[in-house]
Amino acid sequence: MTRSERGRIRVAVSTVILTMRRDRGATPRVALPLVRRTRDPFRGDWALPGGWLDEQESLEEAAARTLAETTGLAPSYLEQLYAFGAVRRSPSRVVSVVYWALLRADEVDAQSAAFEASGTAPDNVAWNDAESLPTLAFDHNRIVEYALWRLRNKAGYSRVAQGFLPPAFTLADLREAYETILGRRLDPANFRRQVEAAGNLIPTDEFRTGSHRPARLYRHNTDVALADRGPLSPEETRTP
Amino acid sequence: MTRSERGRIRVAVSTVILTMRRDRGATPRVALPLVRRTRDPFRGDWALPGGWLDEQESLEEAAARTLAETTGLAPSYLEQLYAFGAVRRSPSRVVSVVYWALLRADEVDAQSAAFEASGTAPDNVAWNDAESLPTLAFDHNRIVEYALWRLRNKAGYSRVAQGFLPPAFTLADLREAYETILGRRLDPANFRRQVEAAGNLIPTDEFRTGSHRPARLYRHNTDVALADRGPLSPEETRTP
DNA sequence: ACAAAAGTGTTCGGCTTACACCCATGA
DNA sequence: TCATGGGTGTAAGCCGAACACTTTTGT
Repeated sequence: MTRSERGRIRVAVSTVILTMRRDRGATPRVALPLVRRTRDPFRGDWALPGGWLDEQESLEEAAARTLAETTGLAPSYLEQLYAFGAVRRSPSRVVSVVYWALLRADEVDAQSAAFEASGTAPDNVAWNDAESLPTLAFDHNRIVEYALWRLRNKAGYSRVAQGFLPPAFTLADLREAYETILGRRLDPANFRRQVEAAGNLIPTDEFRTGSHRPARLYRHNTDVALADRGPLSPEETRTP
Repeated sequence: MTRSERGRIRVAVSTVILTMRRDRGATPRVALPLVRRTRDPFRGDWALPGGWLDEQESLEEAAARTLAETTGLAPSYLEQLYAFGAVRRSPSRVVSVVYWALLRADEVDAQSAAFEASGTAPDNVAWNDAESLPTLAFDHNRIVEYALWRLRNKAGYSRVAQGFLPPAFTLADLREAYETILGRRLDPANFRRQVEAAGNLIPTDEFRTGSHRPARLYRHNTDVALADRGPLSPEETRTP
């Protein structure tokens, strides 16, 4: 007890928000928002959105709040990534609890536009290709690397990729999301059978037309969680 | 920044140490060490070993240090489990970063004996059956529940169960470890082929005799990590 | 008509499961 | 010699990968 009373250790939260963006018609890529730091240390460098943990909020609430304050974004769920606490990861002693989430491109656009219109938006937020980042402040490059590893890992055994998609989507959309995450092509025929067998999708009666044969639209089955998070307390995970 | 300057948030670390114990010849069970609290809050209740994070040590170093101070144990590796930070999980505001590890029963005995002999051992440490714990201090019941979920999960796709076993062991030993973790019986024949195919075991020329046909002893293949932890920084994970 | 994407069928090989069977030892 | 666990063989079934094939649209 006494040791910690003497020391000065602060708790920060950061978020890695991943989305899928299509630049000039090319194949989509994973992108994430970065914030330019306006104070030392690392003033002027890019960093993950985040801030200090307030005494009256949970870790996840702090992650959601600081993310909204800096970027205007509000993901539908946040998952804890890791707690980083090396002694020299910052000039002062900071333990950073990092959260991550997937965000749909259409939500990003809507939320960003609303944030801009509100007049409170700082002009120091930029979306970056996750695979070609500049050198970030603190250990944030490593944190992003770890988040991408987790994403690819999780794509293998859960349905996380649906987090990139709007409520209604075609199987080609979903397959493209997986291909973007995993970095390789998937067989359309086998992909169809696999997701159909998994039972996570609800077919609708609508079709998307416009090019070639119309494709059936599907919706998420909200009864099935995006990813099994185990017996964590609701108090620990819920964002109010 | 200002919010956190005002507030008083302390960082603690706790550890869930799991081992496999065989009571009175019965089937082995998962057990973990608990410490009886000597001060408020929850004075007199059982809690996970842990303590405050010191300003000059990393999270993992703090976990190893506080574990050694309270129980005398020194696992060969520690893995971060989760950061718990609900506002009311403690009367004062505490963020607990929890680590977990598997420990071999023979190491537990040896380290505990050495700790006792050193004269510095407090007599308030007890080993508990993980499936039938009393009500613990803080949210520690939930933390243990989550650790057990992670263990069972991980046993499915990695070789964690070897963490329960001494350097040399029979396939029956290894199978028993998996059966204890997973709570179900495994086919000896198929189990043998699976672990042989995985290439994580090195057969020795020794056999364990004493009952029926002698069984070949195996050793861990230390070239293969117990569990893939992704691209986490060595600074973040290493215990010096 | 033709290109291209949606969607279906089929085969193959690897892996898991179930279980029969042989082997080697202690008592 | 017999009970018991160690260890091998083998066939059925499931699932993913590969790919041929049919269907339906836009041009």
